[in-house]
Amino acid sequence: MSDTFNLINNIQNGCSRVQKKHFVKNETITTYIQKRNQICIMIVGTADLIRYDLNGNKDIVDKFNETDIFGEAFYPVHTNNELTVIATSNCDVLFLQHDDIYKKCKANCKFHNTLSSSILQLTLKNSVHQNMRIEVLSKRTIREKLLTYFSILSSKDFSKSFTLPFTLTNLADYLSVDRSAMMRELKNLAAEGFISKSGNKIKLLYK
Amino acid sequence: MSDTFNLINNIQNGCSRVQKKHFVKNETITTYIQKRNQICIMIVGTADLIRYDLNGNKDIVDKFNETDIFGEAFYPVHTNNELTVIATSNCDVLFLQHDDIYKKCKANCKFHNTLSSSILQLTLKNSVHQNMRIEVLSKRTIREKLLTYFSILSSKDFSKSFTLPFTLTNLADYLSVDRSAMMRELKNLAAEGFISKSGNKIKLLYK
DNA sequence: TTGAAATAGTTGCAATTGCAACAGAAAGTT
DNA sequence: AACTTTCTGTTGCAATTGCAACTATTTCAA
Repeated sequence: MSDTFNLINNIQNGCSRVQKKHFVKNETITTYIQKRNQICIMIVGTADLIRYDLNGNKDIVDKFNETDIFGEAFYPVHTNNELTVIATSNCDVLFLQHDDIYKKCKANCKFHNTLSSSILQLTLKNSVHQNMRIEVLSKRTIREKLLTYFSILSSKDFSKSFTLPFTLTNLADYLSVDRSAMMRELKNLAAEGFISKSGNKIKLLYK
Repeated sequence: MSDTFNLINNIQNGCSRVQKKHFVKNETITTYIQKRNQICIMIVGTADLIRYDLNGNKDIVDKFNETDIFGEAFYPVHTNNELTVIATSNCDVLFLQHDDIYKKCKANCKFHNTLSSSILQLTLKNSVHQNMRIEVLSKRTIREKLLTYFSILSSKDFSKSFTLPFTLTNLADYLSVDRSAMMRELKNLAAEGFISKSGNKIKLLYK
């Protein structure tokens, strides 16, 4: 964690090519419309990646926190829908072009030497997170999705008890299931003695 | 595509830290058991990432092709299940440790200068692919999963007609749905005039 | 070439899920 | 403090899905 913090400090001591911008809550940070190899790093704050589909429905595709790396460079080019990153709190965000990473501004610029290393580490962290999400989403029932996600949170916290990093409404979005069906399944899991739940604190009761 | 090929050629002219190994079909390439920051790059051949769950059921978690980057560095540490990469054809694979990328073997080693750039590009490509998969998996019905996946394949090929890169059995795995239910839905989509299908060639008939 | 294995295709039925439509609680705003 | 919005919790019902159990076809290997 402090490791990532150091990375970001290094990045911030950067050269002119990298811009840091501030956003207030509800401002648009960036859109993923055309290919331009944009990479963004969240320094402070939180944001949502939103899709408006053809019917105008809003859909939260991803959520970003401090030290998260995002941007259109990570997304397939896509017709039919527009992706927008909206600040959900006041934010500081770094912007860079993929190419900037390797075009050094001057020989042995300390910034550039650490930048590529930092970006790779953040990208790997991102990849680990994506694979976790794929594992959860690829379960076929709501019950399995919940238990898989809970088991990951539990091993992250080294504890059978943990607090969900979401509201229950957002958890349903994250798992891509109907909220009411998820609530029903949470109730069933509690009734059958697999978990206990109070608000968004969960305790695993098995094994 | 030839871009990626160049990257890999650069990597192959590498220094002693990076090993290239050959595997025959059905051999185990690596396992994701403990954290050791291993990164692998598929030079030639194909492989499956397999999970054996507690009941001993085999589950194809991911499929790797030429220029794909994989390894335990991309995966969350996980109790309960063991991930194994098995060659599905004869393979050449590069192995490196994450740390090797930045510990230079000698000053200005040409290999090390291109390595980090190459790895980042491969990792970004991987990330784009993962996000595409998340988008598909997060659709709630089999119909939407199929149409989303087809639309992505269609825009990749710049054509309403394309060949699935899978058998239909593997497609069902990839979409994480029951195979027979998927077949039923494919039949419905054809009956309702959304697609036409012959073997694993699909043609989109709408818009 | 012939048998075995993998893949494709089909269907009935039961279980799960999404949807719609609520009411109450909590949080945020003016 | 009053109002609005978001979140939680619940239920009936219809639609979708998974499961089981087949047969037919294709692919592969001995």
